[in-house]
Amino acid sequence: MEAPIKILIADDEADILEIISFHLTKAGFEVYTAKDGSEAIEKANTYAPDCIILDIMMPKRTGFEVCEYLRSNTQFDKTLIVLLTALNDEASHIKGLELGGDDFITKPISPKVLISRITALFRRLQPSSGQNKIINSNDLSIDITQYKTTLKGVNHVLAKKEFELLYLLAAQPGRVFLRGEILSQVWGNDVIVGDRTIDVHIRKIRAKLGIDCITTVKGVGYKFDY
Amino acid sequence: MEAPIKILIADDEADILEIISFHLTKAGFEVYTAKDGSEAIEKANTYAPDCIILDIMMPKRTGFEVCEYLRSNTQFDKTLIVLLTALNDEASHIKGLELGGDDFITKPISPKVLISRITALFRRLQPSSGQNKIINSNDLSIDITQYKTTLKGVNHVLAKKEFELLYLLAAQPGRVFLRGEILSQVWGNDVIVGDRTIDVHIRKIRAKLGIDCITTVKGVGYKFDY
DNA sequence: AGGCCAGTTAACAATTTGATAATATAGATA
DNA sequence: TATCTATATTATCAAATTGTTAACTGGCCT
Repeated sequence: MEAPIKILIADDEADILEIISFHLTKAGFEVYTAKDGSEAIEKANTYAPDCIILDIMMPKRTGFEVCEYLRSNTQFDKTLIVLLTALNDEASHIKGLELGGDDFITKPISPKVLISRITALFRRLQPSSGQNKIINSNDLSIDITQYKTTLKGVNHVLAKKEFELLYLLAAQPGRVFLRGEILSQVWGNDVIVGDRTIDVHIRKIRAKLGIDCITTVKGVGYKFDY
Repeated sequence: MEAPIKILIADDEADILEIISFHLTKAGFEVYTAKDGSEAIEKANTYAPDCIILDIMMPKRTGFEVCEYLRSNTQFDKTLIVLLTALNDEASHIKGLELGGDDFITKPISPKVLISRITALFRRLQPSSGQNKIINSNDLSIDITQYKTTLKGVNHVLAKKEFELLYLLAAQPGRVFLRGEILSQVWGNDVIVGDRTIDVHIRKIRAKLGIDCITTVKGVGYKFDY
């Protein structure tokens, strides 16, 4: 299963916040809200959402300002920005897109259409037309390009061998890997190590993650199951 | 010089075709036109445009049909599809996006806004989201045009190699760079330097910036994390 | 020549990792 | 239950890897 997509909505009208929030949650997104521009920036930094919906007219900082801030910050390069506004004038529309917005939508907007548009944007954003280097399973994510393991958003540092072992198993959830397979994949064919070595590494993974995502198949091997 | 971006516009109203065509050409796009759905498909195959603007109500084949055809054909995977229509009903809107459209715009549309939206879509499509001359992350900014590094507004002078190393890592935050990658990127393939050289430079960066923005991944490499 | 600095290296310290051995435990079987 | 086998656990040590410091080199400037 995929990690849920995180969306931050910033609007000063509580009603709108609630309605959109409700529908996005129902559509399976993980939703955060902010009631003004400053809070939007704060929460963007805290939660690193995949998409940020910004009302333009907001206290503290306008949607334009927030958009500009986000776009000047490299870490939000891949974050989608959707600008929302009640006033549909050409100048704002163009300005919003020029500041780096990905979509500009005028209120009133039907929640269904909003979701539809966001989905369309995400479809384009998915760059990994090639092989996926990231494994996602429930709330566990394993990224080999970053050598990073996250469980429920919390980072867990695994040593190289531990990581490679977990990555191997998790790449094919449910499949049982024989001890011999594990040895040749993780250790290589010319290295000879004792049988207990695998157990010890499995144990360390279990201990570090705090969950039992690896199942022992007695007499056969191990499998990832989570 | 870049090859010009090719756009195909399909609409049965000659006026609209002409107006949009005029403005897109003026904006530097290479423009092709089609007056119905069948012609749109023909010309799409002939010219392989980067973007196709489709009116929905067209003779021969509707915009929906053309969109569906294009999306069933992998050679148009990367082709942007913008749907245009005079009737702004929710169902069509959603249908258009679900069929694989990238944007759905209701007429009347200002040419400027249209161009603005298309540009925004292309911006996302560009595979090289990197190549930024200035990297900004939190309160750290790295400007390669000036070889200048600023932390919380304070300038920190890094030597050339130190700077290039930091820049390389920071250009892709989170990604682990193998020592070999670092060597070939910063030192080049024909230069041979000892392993400790990298460490020493990393150390100097850490010392000068006073923050640990570079994380060691033992046995693998280093990554920028801040 | 002398001083300075970036870049590199060598030597050693500190740290982390991985493998093993010894022991405990669980599960299956008779 | 007793026994056997496979795995789990723990502690320990060796090996691998990185951090740190200081010294050396060569270019550049005065």
